[in-house]
Amino acid sequence: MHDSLLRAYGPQRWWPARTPFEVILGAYLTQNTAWKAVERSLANLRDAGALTIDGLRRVPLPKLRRLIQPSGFYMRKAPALKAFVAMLDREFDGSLDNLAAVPSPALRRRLLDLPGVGPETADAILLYALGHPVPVADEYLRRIAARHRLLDPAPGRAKISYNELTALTLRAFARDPGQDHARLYNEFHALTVAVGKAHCGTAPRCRNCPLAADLNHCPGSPLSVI
DNA sequence: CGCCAGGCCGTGT
DNA sequence: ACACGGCATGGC
Repeated sequence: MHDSLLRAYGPQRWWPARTPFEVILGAYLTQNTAWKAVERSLANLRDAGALTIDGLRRVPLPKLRRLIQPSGFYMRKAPALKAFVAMLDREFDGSLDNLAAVPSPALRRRLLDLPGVGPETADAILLYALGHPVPVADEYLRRIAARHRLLDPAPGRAKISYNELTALTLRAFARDPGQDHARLYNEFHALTVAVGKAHCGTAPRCRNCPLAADLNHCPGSPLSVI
């Protein structure tokens, strides 16, 4: 899948951000939110000087809510962002480098303890902001895996779980020993989003190809051969 | 105008 | 451990 998608779409150069801290803000803001809307919030934050650790530390909560309003869920996301900086100050001397120095499993648990951080946000921060070689799964990969029967839901379950998706990704890339797995996971997740946006996405039905709600039959999809 | 977006959380089973 | 509804906005 990685190689087919890379041929089709080329390197994605994720994450679309200038600094690791900006990656983290984007990871929070894009939760169940179109990236287009996130860009507007990030632009607001930049104009307000709140796109840095110190800037976000200083901006009052009510103003932060207003700045990120375009990307929705601001009553949850604004306090969550404040909580991240508070954690960084309290436990890591306000340094992302100190945070990144924590071993992946412990760091992942620490991130999951934060409000507004679930498995995908934690892994996206680990990989794209802190450089840890962990796979990232999302609703796109879940749809692709389900539609292509790469994996079935566990018996009695309706959906493939997040952990099952990352485990599948780990197994697949374990066949490439000696490779830079951080780079591979980076590219692979970006590519799944690219194909998801181009074909059907996470929607129950595909708007791009009315005759098929399935990527298997989505005309022109690089995944049509899988 | 209705559907949906690079999830997460609290509550009920 | 799930399943489910709420969270909010704006693009298409």
